[in-house]
Amino acid sequence: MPMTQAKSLDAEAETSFGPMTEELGFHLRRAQVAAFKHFAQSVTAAEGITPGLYGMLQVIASNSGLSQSRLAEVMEVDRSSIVKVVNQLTEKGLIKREASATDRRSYHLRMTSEGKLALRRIEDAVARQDREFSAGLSEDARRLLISLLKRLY
Amino acid sequence: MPMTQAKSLDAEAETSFGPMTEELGFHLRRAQVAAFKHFAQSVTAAEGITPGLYGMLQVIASNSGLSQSRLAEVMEVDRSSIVKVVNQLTEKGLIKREASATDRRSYHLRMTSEGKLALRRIEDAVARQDREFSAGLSEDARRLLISLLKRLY
DNA sequence: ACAAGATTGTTTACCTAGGCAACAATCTTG
DNA sequence: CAAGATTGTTGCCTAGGTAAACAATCTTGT
Repeated sequence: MPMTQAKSLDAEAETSFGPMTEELGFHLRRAQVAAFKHFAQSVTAAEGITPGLYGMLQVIASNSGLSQSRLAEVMEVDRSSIVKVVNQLTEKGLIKREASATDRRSYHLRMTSEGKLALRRIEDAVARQDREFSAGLSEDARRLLISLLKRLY
Repeated sequence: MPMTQAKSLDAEAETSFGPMTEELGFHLRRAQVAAFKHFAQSVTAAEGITPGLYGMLQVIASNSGLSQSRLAEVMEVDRSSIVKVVNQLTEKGLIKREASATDRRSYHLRMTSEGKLALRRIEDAVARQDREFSAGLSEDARRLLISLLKRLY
């Protein structure tokens, strides 16, 4: 059992969460917060990449040349949010905006060679982090959990 | 199946998410975002209560008289974040700050009678919402998913 | 052909949720 | 009783996201 802040838990009858503990959303939220913190302490601390940025990077890497609008669609966020993200990743030297030959309004997003190199490193860190985070689960349990989660979206 | 934006998915080779699809954190994040949106469209739209506020309400309701500091501990957020939340819930007339007889620095947080009434209504809405959200899962699958999630935190 | 309309990236303003640091008032303890 | 810890609060900051407006540029209906 983790000893996060169990100090005060036996002082006053075990602080209850009420009927929420029956709800899927409650546990989903807690698990996600835990996952985010775990990610932050390893990957974000080491590489300065948040889960959100990592997602963007991977989508750009595996769909080379896509436009910002399309990236926004895939990530299900507003086009205006993409601008900041692309700026950040560009400033880090990981990706570049390449002018489109056929549409002067839009860019093709691509990894830089430096970015490709960095992504390989980050990928490893994320994979390690993910295994660490799910260390309490057997490989079967982990796959089962993933398949159940997929059914929710 | 939801038809969120499947329109463009067959246009250009099915937009890949890369190796992320093997990661638990990725699916956890997506599921949580989906859960949040579902919650927002039903409970938040109807009652003006976000998942975060609902959590606070339930902890206050089932631990009547707890202090703001203790609430912060339980919810694992900073004390200063609690101030805003308590203000919001107080302005909505759902809870009240009650002066402590033994410690003039701190308050006992309690539901108002109006708040208790509202919570019963909100609880129902949340329970309904949660069942709807997990409609794709059998009762067994749902319980299994919850127990797997618990093992992550 | 070309006017009307749609799309792309961008800026600006705004919101939420949270952390961190400082602070006065108030306990607690050596 | 002095020194230290705790409580609630404020102000400032960041991350992430939305919504509306805009100029530049495509696309389309006629």
